[in-house]
Amino acid sequence: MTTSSYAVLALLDLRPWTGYELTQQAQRSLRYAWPKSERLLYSEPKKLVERGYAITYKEETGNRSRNVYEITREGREALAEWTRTRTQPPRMEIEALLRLLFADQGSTEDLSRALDELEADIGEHHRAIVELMASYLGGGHPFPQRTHLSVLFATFQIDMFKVIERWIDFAREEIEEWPTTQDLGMNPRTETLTRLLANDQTPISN
Amino acid sequence: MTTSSYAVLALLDLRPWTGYELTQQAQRSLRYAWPKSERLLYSEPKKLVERGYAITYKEETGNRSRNVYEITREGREALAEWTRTRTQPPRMEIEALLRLLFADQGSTEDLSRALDELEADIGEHHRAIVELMASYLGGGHPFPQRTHLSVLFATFQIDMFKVIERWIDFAREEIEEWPTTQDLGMNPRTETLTRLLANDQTPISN
DNA sequence: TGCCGACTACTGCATTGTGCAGTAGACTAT
DNA sequence: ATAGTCTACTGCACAATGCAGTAGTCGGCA
Repeated sequence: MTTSSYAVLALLDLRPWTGYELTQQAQRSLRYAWPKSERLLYSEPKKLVERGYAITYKEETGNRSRNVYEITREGREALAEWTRTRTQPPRMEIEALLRLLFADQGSTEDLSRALDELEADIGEHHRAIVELMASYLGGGHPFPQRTHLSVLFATFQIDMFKVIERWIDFAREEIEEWPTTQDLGMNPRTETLTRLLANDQTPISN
Repeated sequence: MTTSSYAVLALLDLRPWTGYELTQQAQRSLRYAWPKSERLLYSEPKKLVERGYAITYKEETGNRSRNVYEITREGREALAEWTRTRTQPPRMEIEALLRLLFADQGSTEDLSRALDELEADIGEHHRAIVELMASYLGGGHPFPQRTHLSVLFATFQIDMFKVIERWIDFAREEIEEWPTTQDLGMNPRTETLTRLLANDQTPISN
């Protein structure tokens, strides 16, 4: 049982789902906490059935069948145990930052573009979550009794997106001052910034 | 060639490394931008050699040999092309947030513990990066001419860590108000928060 | 009415990436 | 002399991804 298995099991604890519904729901609701591929989300419920944590049956719609999955008592017990285990440390993959770290191997334009791309990706998610919150105000939550959890989670996301967007602006200002991406090293500007960071402070208003 | 291959290739562009040095250096410097397992970091340089992007030779130290890797001209060309490609969208795995999303399936204590764990993990990284900045002030950067890049990256990390730590405090205050993790739904407190978020505002001072 | 395109509902396969165990030499302190 | 830690990897099982492929459903429109 991986964390991904428990994520699917936790969804099944809400209600029974078909395989397809699970992939869609998991991609929508878990994208920012535990992003997993559609392929995996089709495989996980099968493993849960193997372990006795879920049962499955076919639902026929005309000429076609869908697999429905339902959590079992054993599944609920496993889930309860999981909530008592240590969480895994957070992990962030941000390729744009990798490009920054090796920016001296390209041009300032390459780096600018990487930042633009990061901004675009973050901006998309940012807009989506703000719209989602607006829809919750109109009673649009699929599990209304769980709204408080989604909203607390959304607070995290919006804070995060805002801080990234502000950092991108700051980074762009810095980079504009660079004649090239290379060999700037510990110039006065960087030294001031380093001194600030070494005191656990940040140039971005907070 | 995956992004991880290019990450290793970019390290090789700085100087030749042994396999072991690559794993250590990559885990230290790329941990927050592109975290990869030690195992993979041993495999990648071999693939680079296969493709002609690096050469390898054995270095003998007494009774023992190490594999040294060096970038080739073809490798530098491949790297230059990579900097012109689209970056992959960012991706964050934060299991503590997954626990939050399904917190109604456990107790408030379970949720509190998940937040404590997140705080501990983030705090560790936070302290490490602040100390690293202090060491840079003393000239401790392994590639001094690249200090400006590391410092701009560190700005991102510290901003990020601070925002997460502040969110954890906010979340704890919220959770203290909850009689239970379940069925709070859209209560007045949550509604106020949702309204704020739907206007792209946040309860955390910024 | 027949066809197109989008959506539903998956599966198989190649490849990437992780965790862990195992091997073995070097170095350091007691 | 020996234990413990660090250096320096490799093999293997399994987790996870991306992509291609299959096939039924449904709405619109010409």
